[in-house]
Amino acid sequence: MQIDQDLLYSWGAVAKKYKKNEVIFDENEVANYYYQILEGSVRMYNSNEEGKEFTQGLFYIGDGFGEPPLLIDETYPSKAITTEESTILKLSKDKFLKIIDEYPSIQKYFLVLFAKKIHSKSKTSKEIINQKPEYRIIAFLNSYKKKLGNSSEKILIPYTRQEIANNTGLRVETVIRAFSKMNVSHKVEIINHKIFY
Amino acid sequence: MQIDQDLLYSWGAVAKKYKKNEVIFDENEVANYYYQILEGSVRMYNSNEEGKEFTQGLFYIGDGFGEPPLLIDETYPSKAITTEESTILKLSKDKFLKIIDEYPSIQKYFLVLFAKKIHSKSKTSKEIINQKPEYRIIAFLNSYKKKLGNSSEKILIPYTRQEIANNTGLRVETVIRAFSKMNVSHKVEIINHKIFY
DNA sequence: CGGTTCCTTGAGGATGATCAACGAGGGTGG
DNA sequence: CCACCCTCGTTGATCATCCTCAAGGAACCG
Repeated sequence: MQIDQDLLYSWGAVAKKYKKNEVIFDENEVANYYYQILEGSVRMYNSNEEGKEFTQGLFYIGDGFGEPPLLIDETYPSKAITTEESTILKLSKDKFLKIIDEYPSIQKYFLVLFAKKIHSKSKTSKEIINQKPEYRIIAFLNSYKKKLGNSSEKILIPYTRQEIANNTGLRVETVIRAFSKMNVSHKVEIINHKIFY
Repeated sequence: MQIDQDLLYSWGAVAKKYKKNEVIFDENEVANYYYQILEGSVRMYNSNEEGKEFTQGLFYIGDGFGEPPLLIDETYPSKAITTEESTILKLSKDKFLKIIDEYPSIQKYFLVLFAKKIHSKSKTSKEIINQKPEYRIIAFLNSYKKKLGNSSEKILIPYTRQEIANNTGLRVETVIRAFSKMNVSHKVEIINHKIFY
């Protein structure tokens, strides 16, 4: 699920190494490159004056990110940073647009990918409006579980409470208190601080 | 900015009349048709148990809507109703997918359209997280003004306070009180209950 | 003129945000 | 091996703010 690496290289893409927490692009920056992760992971997010953050997307090996602005001459709506040491392929905007135009299967791939993004963003806003913290958190957990695809069994949630807060627009303390309640009501299981859902 | 009507008809699209406030499709329904508005307007929204609503999108003459789920075999994330008497073209899912595949220019059109939707949804969630009512409202007003494209002059906002509330995830009273303050601080002008921004 | 729909205001309450403080665990360098 | 410093999780108290509920007024339309 990505553009073939050799193809990217043949069009002039360059791999670049990033340290942990390095900024790849900033909010309101003009979009000039297509990015695809070779190694590591990336977080796109917004933050406001009070330091509250909202995660717009998390990307892992093989994922591309930051494409939409390339197609519409817009600036990035969010900031992107690495969450660990990473290697990322960079391809210039005009080459990316040419690839899109020359390879129908790739264009189709992005069309489907975008459809998924729209769908998931719609669901996210829907849940966030539904303000009750517990709803928001469960929606986040569900979307994580859905991405994994499998199982109705309880799984370990690999996020810190702060990360969950950033994904749901809540504060850490609120997330912690919500989890305590959800533990009592058996909606999640907390074993040694680890969350199972 | 739409699929040519004659083309749609030639592929078997059918025009259907809807009364005001008629449901076109409901949340979680399986997506079977592509819709394009010939006349009237449509609102997509979610509502929760307490009756609070959140508008996901407003669509007018010429706009298509409800496409993303068609491409990814998903159900609709929101409900769609007409906001006035409307005539809407309906084309079956498989025909729509064939059109996408057979006309590269149409596929490209949707790719760009989707990119815009992703961009605007990203901006929306960003503003909503930023919870201050005033921020959310101004973000909504800005996005409306941007759609019109023109002018830095003050324009009349053609939405009721309830509609603005539904678009921002706030309550009517909160919207009203926020506008009062914004009136005092000259961020908007309110003349005879009408809002100018 | 009567009936909607929309707007407005006040009072009170619920709840998430804030602020402050602390404990536990892991890793690092001396 | 120990001291120190991170990051992460936790708890309690207080606060600010938006929501709720209730009621009434204004505007518009047939």
